[in-house]
Amino acid sequence: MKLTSKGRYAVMALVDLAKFNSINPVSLRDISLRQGISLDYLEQIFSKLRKKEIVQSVRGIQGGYVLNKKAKEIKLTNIFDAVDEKVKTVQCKKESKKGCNGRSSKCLTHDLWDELENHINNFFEKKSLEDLIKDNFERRI
Amino acid sequence: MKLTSKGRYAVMALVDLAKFNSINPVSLRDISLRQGISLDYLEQIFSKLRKKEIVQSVRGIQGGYVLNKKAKEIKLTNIFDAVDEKVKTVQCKKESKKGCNGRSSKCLTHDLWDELENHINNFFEKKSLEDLIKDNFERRI
DNA sequence: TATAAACCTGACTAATTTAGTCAAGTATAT
DNA sequence: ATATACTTGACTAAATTAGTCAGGTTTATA
Repeated sequence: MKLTSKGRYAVMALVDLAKFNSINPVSLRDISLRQGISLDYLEQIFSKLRKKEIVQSVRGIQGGYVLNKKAKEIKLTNIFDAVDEKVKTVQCKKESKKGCNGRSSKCLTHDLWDELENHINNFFEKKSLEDLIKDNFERRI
Repeated sequence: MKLTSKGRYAVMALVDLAKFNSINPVSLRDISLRQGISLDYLEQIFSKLRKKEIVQSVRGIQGGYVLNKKAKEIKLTNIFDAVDEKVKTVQCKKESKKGCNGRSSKCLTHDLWDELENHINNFFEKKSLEDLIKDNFERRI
């Protein structure tokens, strides 16, 4: 089980954005330089974040991105959802429902994966961008 | 983030094994048939489980595998560890330690991934094979 | 109004990982 | 003896990931 770097980058970039979020939008070029993430890759990521209304774009010179909600209202779960980073534990859900009704011997562990998914998603739902910035700030004191 | 099928199969196979664990060892052939997992693949998996002393092998006719500990003492974390299924969240640990000392701007989210790993591993450490069998049994009542 | 900064999009690709298969054994109960 | 079942290592096809690349469009400002 691993987290993909698309998800990690999305979170890193948003923390960076939130930190530098003032009146002016933050350009991807700046985030790219500060975080060491390829500009082209960031563009892919922010395209998805924009579609999910997590950020807003400002075009033209001096343009960039701004948060579209308060940092407190942006949860990890929203970010991961936007970039298609999701917890996949069990196959049988999509496949033949006949094979897996929760009682078949094929799914001895079905409930376990459900429980695991819930456990992880619970973590993502509680954690907001604001929490991350706060943690980051407190560590520096 | 996804769980690989090697990890899933390992857990499924061990639940199966634990259920049919009597005086006689359980052959991989039987598990293969009951759980629909390729025999060759199961062999790879059980080779690893044996090396970590989770199961014991019995060779020859009427051979197979038996649990090497009580189901209560086998935690998910042991199983996943044996088959190299692990939670990987952040890269910077292995790489240049210079780049990531917890204060560099590259690791704005370092603590987050640590926290996530702990959260998930905590789940794995609590859950034993016995829990899984019990859940499975109770659901059938 | 020319221009450069910065967003926007889709197609492409190399590297890695996964999920097995295959082949050639060895050990042992009957 | 021999069939059953464990044991090991090498190999491979498919999928996924982590980007790159090329070609746009928009707009502030000089």
